[in-house]
Amino acid sequence: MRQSALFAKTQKQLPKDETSTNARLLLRAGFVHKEMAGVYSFLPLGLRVLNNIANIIREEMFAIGGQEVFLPSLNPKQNWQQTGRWETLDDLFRFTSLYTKTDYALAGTHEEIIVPLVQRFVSSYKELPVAIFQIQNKFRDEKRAKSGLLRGREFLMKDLYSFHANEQDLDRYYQVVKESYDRIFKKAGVEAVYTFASGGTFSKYSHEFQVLTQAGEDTVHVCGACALAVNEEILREQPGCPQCGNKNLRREKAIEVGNIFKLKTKYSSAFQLTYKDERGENKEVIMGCYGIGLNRLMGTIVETSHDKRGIIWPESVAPFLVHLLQISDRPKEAEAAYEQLQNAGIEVLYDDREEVRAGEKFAEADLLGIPWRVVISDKALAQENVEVKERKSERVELVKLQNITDFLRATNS
RNA sequence: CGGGAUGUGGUGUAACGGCAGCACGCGUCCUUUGGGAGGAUGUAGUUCGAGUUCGAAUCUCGACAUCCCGACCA
Repeated sequence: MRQSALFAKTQKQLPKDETSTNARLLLRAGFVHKEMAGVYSFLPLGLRVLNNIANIIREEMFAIGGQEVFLPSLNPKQNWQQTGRWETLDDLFRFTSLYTKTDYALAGTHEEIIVPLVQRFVSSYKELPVAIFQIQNKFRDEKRAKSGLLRGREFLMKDLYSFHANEQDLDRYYQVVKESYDRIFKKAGVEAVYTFASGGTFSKYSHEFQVLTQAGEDTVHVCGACALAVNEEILREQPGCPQCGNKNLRREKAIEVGNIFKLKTKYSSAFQLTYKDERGENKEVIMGCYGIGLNRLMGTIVETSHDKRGIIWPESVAPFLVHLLQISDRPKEAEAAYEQLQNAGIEVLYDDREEVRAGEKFAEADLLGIPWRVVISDKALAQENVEVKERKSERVELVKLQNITDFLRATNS
């Protein structure tokens, strides 16, 4: 991608009351544009990051047997009345069509759609278990949207729902998802702590994946002995680590990037979702649900990976692997390097702008946070070299022009 | 939802109740060219609605919006 054609522009200044780090950096760097509180447009760079995160998640969901669907945001009122949540869910967006006077919900979660859907296609124990997921926009009428991408009113979420013949099978799959989530967060470049949280009325615990950072709005107590954490919301009722009993926990602020939950029969009951067992008897299907907020994960990566000059993207989610800066008097050499990298299948943002000075290009490159910076300069070209620098390091390496592809491939693998 | 702060060109900011100014951006020209350059010139603005006043960006009331704190967050 040529930066001269990139749709977006970096900014030097932002309103002083925009204080959250992820909002400031992502807005300044032109990854997103705020439309209103808690609602963002994703610009080309931001969407590339979001898509990379989605692909990491999608790959893992397929690996644990998930089948991808795409459910509607616009939901019939009736389904939400059937579970009682039309009245009880505070952050449910509800509205009435001005033309037909029909009431609708804008879904903030999809039990009300997925359960009747599964009922339509599953009727025997032979068809269980089944796991269905989607990556889709959720709407929640947050009383207070805040902290940039961390708490929005419209946001992208991966939601997985699993359906089982009995609780043992749910327990088994719950653990499978847990391990899958560990891999997802690790790949995305954040350290998520498995955290015991409130399970509501259906189970003792749910589990959250919490990334420790001052920017977080949750408070967790981390157990040094077994590397787990407990959300403060349940620590009052049950002091100490639920796993090992350790009473010496460390109090930390954290961002909840994922949550897994045993729903058991709550929604199967509401919709009479049953299956026939081996003896032909009707039994209620046992459910689990598992969420990851993609926007929030993107914001969390920025919160935990930046410096005073800008964002530092992990390679796995970066919008491009390489940022190629042309600052020499020999644009043909830069064009050739661009072509060489592209032909090798390396994703490059090529700063080909002639009118922009070197200093500004460097400052912007640091702000955008692309992992590898390759500079085509007269100084280095004199020895047939280019300058290669990793965003997270201060060291500049000289690499022969014809070897940059191999060099980046080697460091990338 | 309770409390607080703030709304001025595309962005960031100034202006005692009395001519709306500066910087960035964008356009044109000249110079400059390795860490967000300099000069010339052009472009574009007081959130909305009432009220007070000879006169309102400025004071009052209301609406809307944004940010922050708290409550809430399957």
